[in-house]
Amino acid sequence: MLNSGTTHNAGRLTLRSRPTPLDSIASAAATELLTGLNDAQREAVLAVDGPVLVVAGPGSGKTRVLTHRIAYLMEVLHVPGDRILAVTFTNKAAREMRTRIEKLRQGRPLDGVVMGTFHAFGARLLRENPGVVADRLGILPQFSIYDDGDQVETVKAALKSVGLDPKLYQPRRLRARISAAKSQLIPPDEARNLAATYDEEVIARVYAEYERLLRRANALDFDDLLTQPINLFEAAPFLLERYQERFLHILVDEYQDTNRVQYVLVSALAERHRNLFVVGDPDQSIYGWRQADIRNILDFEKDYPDARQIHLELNYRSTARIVEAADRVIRENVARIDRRLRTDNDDGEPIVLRELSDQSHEAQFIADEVRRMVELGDAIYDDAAVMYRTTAQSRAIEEALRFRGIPYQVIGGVRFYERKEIKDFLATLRLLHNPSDTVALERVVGNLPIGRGLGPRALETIRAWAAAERATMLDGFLTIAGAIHNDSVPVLAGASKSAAQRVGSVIAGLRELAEDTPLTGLFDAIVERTGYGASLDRTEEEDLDRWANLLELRSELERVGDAPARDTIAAYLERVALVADVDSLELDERGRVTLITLHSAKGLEFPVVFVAGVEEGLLPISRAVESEHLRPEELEEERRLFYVGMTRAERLLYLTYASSRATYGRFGYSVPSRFLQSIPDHLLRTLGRRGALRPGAAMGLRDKARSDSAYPTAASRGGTPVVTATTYIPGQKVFHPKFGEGTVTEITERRDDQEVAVDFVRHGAKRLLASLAAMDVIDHDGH
DNA sequence: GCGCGACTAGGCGGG
DNA sequence: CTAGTCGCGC
Repeated sequence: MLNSGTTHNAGRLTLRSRPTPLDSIASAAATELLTGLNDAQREAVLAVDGPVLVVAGPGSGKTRVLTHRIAYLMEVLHVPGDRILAVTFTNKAAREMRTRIEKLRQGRPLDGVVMGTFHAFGARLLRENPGVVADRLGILPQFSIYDDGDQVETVKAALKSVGLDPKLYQPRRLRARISAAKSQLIPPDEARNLAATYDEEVIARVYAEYERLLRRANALDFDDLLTQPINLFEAAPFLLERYQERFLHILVDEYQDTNRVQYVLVSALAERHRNLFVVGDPDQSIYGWRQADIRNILDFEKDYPDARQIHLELNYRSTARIVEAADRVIRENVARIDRRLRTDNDDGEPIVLRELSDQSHEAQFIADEVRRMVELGDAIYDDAAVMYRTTAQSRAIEEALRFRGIPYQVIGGVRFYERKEIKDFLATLRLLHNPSDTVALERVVGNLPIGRGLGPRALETIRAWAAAERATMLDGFLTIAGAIHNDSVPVLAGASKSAAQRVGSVIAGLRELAEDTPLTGLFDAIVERTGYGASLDRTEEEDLDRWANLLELRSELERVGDAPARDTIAAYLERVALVADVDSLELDERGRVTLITLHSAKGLEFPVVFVAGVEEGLLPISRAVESEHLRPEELEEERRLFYVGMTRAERLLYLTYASSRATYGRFGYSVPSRFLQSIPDHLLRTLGRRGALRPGAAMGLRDKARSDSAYPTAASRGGTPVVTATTYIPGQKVFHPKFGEGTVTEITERRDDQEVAVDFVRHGAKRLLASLAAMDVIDHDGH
């Protein structure tokens, strides 16, 4: 187990540490880099020899440790920047770290340090070695990066190609299964050998074809950005040795969310110098669905028996109440290292727990609270963030904020680069850059006006021609247009022939243009010549939106510069492919409330946090609780997600849930999340439905008047689901003190209340108000 | 081959 | 609810 006895002991640290240049030069820089750090943080910064695992609780200063450590390596130990590799979870985290380190270095730029996401690093490795990548892996330097949608298209093509009906095999599910296999480094043939069911056999077959199609399109999916570097190193060990030698220090942030491939990549690179420094928190592992393997962090010591383990448990971020509540919540998980999150901070305000009748009341409550605290001068809009489990929840909240004129920014949702018009445009760029990119070609032909008249049949003809000629589909179009010469020409007639000519000549013209025109000029030509600009109706709101998005993209292209598109397009497309939602998050005071998913919120902090929809079915999400596939590990991940949300809050934490919620047009009743049961009463202020604080609540006491209905009391806890008066559902057996036993037949929503129709055994049908009728829900045994 | 309305199935998270 | 598909008339 943990070697905490030695690693925690600061006194031993000095004994264990080898003499470093620190001793001899008594560097002022060193002193400065170490002041303000606590013992554990300092230990983490100074432990520069050998593998180190830092288990860092939320708000415990892990970014501080990472930045100070890198600055220390460079300033004090004079490690050249280009010998340091730092992997972060998002581009934004990398940018932030860069800025903070530069600040620590008195503004000197961070030259050479390789800092970015795993995927960006993978792409970089492939781009840095174009010759070997082409020769050994058959991937040409202008490769496209396929996103989720492109992958699904490729899966559909693969299904067709192996003679299966894409409608019967759920391309999205297959995509996920293939991705899961790839991120566990299982190649198609092995997947086939492992296949135990017909379903798995199908997956393996489609997987093999999918891979073939990707290679033919000279395209890489996200998983390839990690697996192909590994293939590269296997095919060319001298390259691996070169990188192993180069990276004297490797640092990995959010290690709990790495998957198998990432683990293999990092382990391989760290093999030579073994200065692998990983930081993570198993309790914040929330990407299991993306094959993140929590074992990477839990088994670190097994992989590196000489690893030093350092625990950062002191939280500097949140009030004591928030820290304690979060700690109580997470302690219920079984699969975890037993430890305790602590803080020296003040108690702060109680956590506000609030039940609302539906999602729009929930949204209004949140918006009103935000407005109130801003009006009182307690906060500015930037201080507040609203977090939720699903992106769909943002809509109601946006509406309520908009109605009150409160500015906000939404992170996530439909990502900018995944909007149709943006994807159409980018597909054109991609096609110009990588002529083999079939998904891009089909998108251009299928969605842009120049493709009118070309349907599945014409495309199939060209596809067959390309296969026979060992050429690209684009070559087919170019041949028909006479832009290039081939002995054989795809046979199309009439309207489709002229349409194909049009496509071929437009693409040929744009390709030529890209040679000497900057991206902005190319943008204008694309919009013009593909007919896209003209097809937008500038009076339709939706089309205006599209046009506005395209113009936003154009202004982004302006920032790329005036060099010919040919020279800038690759880097631009790569950047676009690898941005994350949170990368766009602006935390400098822009006067806006932030709306964000719990997943995206990892690593962030806000003075005021609202976690909305703390309900069964949403948090934990229903898939994790449905009895057919009750997955304890998924449930624990949901709990971690809630923990992540709670620990984003510095001063004020609100937890809200709605007793009824319309999901996908259907109306349903909900029960407060089981996770709430872990939070002790004394940390909470439970508000009644009618909004205003009740007497007594101000003293931080639970509102006893509600304790029998709105929310479980301490006494009622025992792990069993809590049924309350506000969560009646038809068919429920109830007991009324006067009317006796009955069955709920109907629920009618009233303002802030419910009207419950009950069929009583002795007294017949009655209609009662939920808030007034002191009924108990009983199970079938009559308890 | 296109464009329209009707229908249904999924239903979460994201580099 | 909403994206994707189906079936129809043009």
